[in-house]
Formats: sequence, structure tokens, C-alpha cells
Amino acid sequence: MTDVNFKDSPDAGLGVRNGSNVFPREDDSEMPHCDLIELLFYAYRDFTSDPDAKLDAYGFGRAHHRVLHFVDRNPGMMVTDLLAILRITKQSLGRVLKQLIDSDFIEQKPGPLDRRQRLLYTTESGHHIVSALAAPQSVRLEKALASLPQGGSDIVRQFLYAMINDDVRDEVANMIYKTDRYARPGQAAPSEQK
Amino acid sequence: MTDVNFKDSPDAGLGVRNGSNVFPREDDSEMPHCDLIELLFYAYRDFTSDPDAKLDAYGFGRAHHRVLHFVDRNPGMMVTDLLAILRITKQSLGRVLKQLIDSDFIEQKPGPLDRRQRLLYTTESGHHIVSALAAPQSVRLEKALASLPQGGSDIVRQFLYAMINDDVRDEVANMIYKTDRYARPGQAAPSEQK
DNA sequence: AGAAATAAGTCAATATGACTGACGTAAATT
DNA sequence: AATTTACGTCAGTCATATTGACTTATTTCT
Repeated sequence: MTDVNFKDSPDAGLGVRNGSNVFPREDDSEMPHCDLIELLFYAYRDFTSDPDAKLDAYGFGRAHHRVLHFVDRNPGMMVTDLLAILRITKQSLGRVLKQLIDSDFIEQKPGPLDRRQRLLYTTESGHHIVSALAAPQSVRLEKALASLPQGGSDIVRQFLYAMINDDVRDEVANMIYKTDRYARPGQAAPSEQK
Repeated sequence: MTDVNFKDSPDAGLGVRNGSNVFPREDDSEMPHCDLIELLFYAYRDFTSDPDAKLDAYGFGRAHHRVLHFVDRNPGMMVTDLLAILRITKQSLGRVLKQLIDSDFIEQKPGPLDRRQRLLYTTESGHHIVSALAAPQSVRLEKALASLPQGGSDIVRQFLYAMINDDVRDEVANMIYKTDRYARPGQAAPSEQK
């Protein structure tokens, strides 16, 4: 049923699944790294499928997930920042963000220094849903990393990092690897939310 | 302008970008592997952005890219196989596939053994567009892999492979790592197309 | 031979996530 | 005082996906 129907191919399974050297390179002459292009597709397809079922229960989609995730990890972030990360327009974000605010998963507070800003925070229930959505992804990652030899997870980090556009790489690293309890100087931590 | 506005954070840059041990783990207590979740998002975002500009020129979207890619790599594949790979419905595929056939990038031939089938092949122009779309992605991958230590690319392959759902992992490996010149026994190779 | 399953396609209606362009408002910066 | 920035909104559109029902041809099963 989930049979993709290529197993009767004369060369099916050639060189694959044979101990430690799992992936010999195929002929690269015409399309180098084609296997990685496809592996990325499949890996991401299944990785993102994890939270989808849970999202349905709330009537949300992947767009909501992304917003929830980044707001949760960067409490007090500006709408503009979120737009730059997601690479979408204000209008596209608008509907999704409104739904999340209306359903009390995300909260907006005026910026204490710049009152034009409406800084974003997850509510308690927002934080919970983020954890619930991340859980299956964490499990999948944990299993995948566990299958690697020593130091494998650092290699994977390096690889993914190197795949990001050069011009935003540093910004991204700052976003990911910071102590995010106090995103901006003089700003309230999420735990201080009313 | 592309400033994501978190660099004035007191801890900006903490521990990041310092030589070989580029990525120390942050506090994992609340959300393990959160950094990898985000790295995957950013890496895939930029990876898929490469072909998007070129696709626009043809009036196509990512859906067309996916179809073109998999048909090109699996000449003579069935529509049903494509649906299983892309995890979309027949109706969703229908429109995209029709456009690709109408614009002469994909060709359908009745299956010689089972005449219900309409096996899919890329035309010459279809094959060319696939190469053009893959080129920037190959370059990005090449650079990313070059930045890794010895054996890094195999680790990455292993990781991505392990991220795929267990139940389809073998099928996927067969699809990726086969000699795809003769996808089915007794079937014409793409080079034999009229 | 007849029934059931499969491969492919189609119709209609709908949802989601994205887009462009224009406009408004408040607040900060120059 | 003028400009820029942060945010929001209105209106219209497009691409990609969905569900459900139905048709046609062909193969397979009993």
C-alpha cells in the first residue's frame, strides 16, 4: 500500500543498507549530490509531518506553528523580526497572528522603550502547545542523532549552519544560541507576564 | 535592513563562531535539540529559495519543481508512486501535472505491461529545467560539505536518512540509490524516447 | 465469466498560506 | 517640521492543498 513500486527494479537495494558504510555515492556526473537533495526533501517532509496532526486539533496550520515557535523562543520579539525570519509579508502574517492572539496563545505588549512596538509573547497555553508540538520532533532528532558515530551531532549542526545563506548566518546563530530570557535590555522576561 | 534586531541582546554571540567547536549546546532542559529544529528550518528555507526565482520565470511553483525532479530521477514512474512520494492527493497533483504536460516538460506513455498506467517521463526541455533548478542547490551543498571535517558528508547522509520515517526508509533508499536508467524491467530507458 | 480491485482522471467546493498595492496611524528619528 | 519606522488594515488575487463523489479502462481475483 505504501509500496512505491520500485523494488522490482533489477538493481534494487544496490549497495544500500550494508553495515556502517551505508551510503556509497552514486554516479554524480550529471547531478552532483542528487541524493542529498532528495534526502533533504524526505527528511524535512517527515520532520514537519510530526506536528501537523496536533495542529489540526487546534484548527491551526504550519504557519501558526512557526509563529508560535519563534515567539516562544524569542519572547518580546518585534513583528518586524518575525517577518524577516519567516520571509513572508506583513499581510500574510497578519491573519495567522490575529488568530493566535484571539485564541489566547500569543500576547502583545507595547514596547516600554518604543511605544510603536507591540512585542510578542506566548501565553502559558501558547507555551504549552509549543512544547507539545516540539516533542515528537525532539524524539525524532534524538533517535537520528543516536544512530550517528561520536561527534556526529556537531557535524550535523555545522552542516545545517553552512546551508544557511552567508549574509544571514551570523544573525541566525545569534538568534539560536543566546540566552533568550531577556531578549532586549530592560525588557520583561516571559515569566513576568501577568 | 535584513537586521533581525537581536544583536543588541546582552548575550549576543555567546560562544558562537569561535573556531572549530562552533556549536556548543545551549540549555536543553526545556526543549531538547531546539537549535536543530531551528537550524533545519533555516537551512531548508534557504535551500528551497534557490530554485524559486528560476521557477517564477516559467510561471511555475515548488509543486512543479518537485514533480519535475522526481519524474526526472525516476523515468517511467507511475502517477501513484508520485502521489506517495509527495504525500499529496490526486487532485492536487492533477493540476500541476497537467500544466507540465501541456507545456511539454513531462510526457506520458501508456505502460507496456499494464495499459492502465500512464508512465511519466521528462522531455528534453523538462530534463534541462531540472538541471538548471538543481544547479544552485548543488553548489550550496558542495560548499556546506566542504566546510565539514573528513567523513562529514557521510554523517550528514546518515543523519538525514535516519530522520525519515522508519516504515518508508528502505523504500526511499531504493528510490535514491538505484541505477535509474531502467526503472522497471522491460521498460524503455528515457534516452530511447522518441 | 463475473466481481472486485487498481490506475488514472475528472467535477465541484473549500481552505490555507502566500502575494501585491494602497492606505492609515502613532511614535521615533533626523 | 519632515521623514522614517512599526504596525495594522482593506481589497483582490494566486498557488497549493484539501474532501468527496464519480467515470473509464484495465487487470486481477474468485
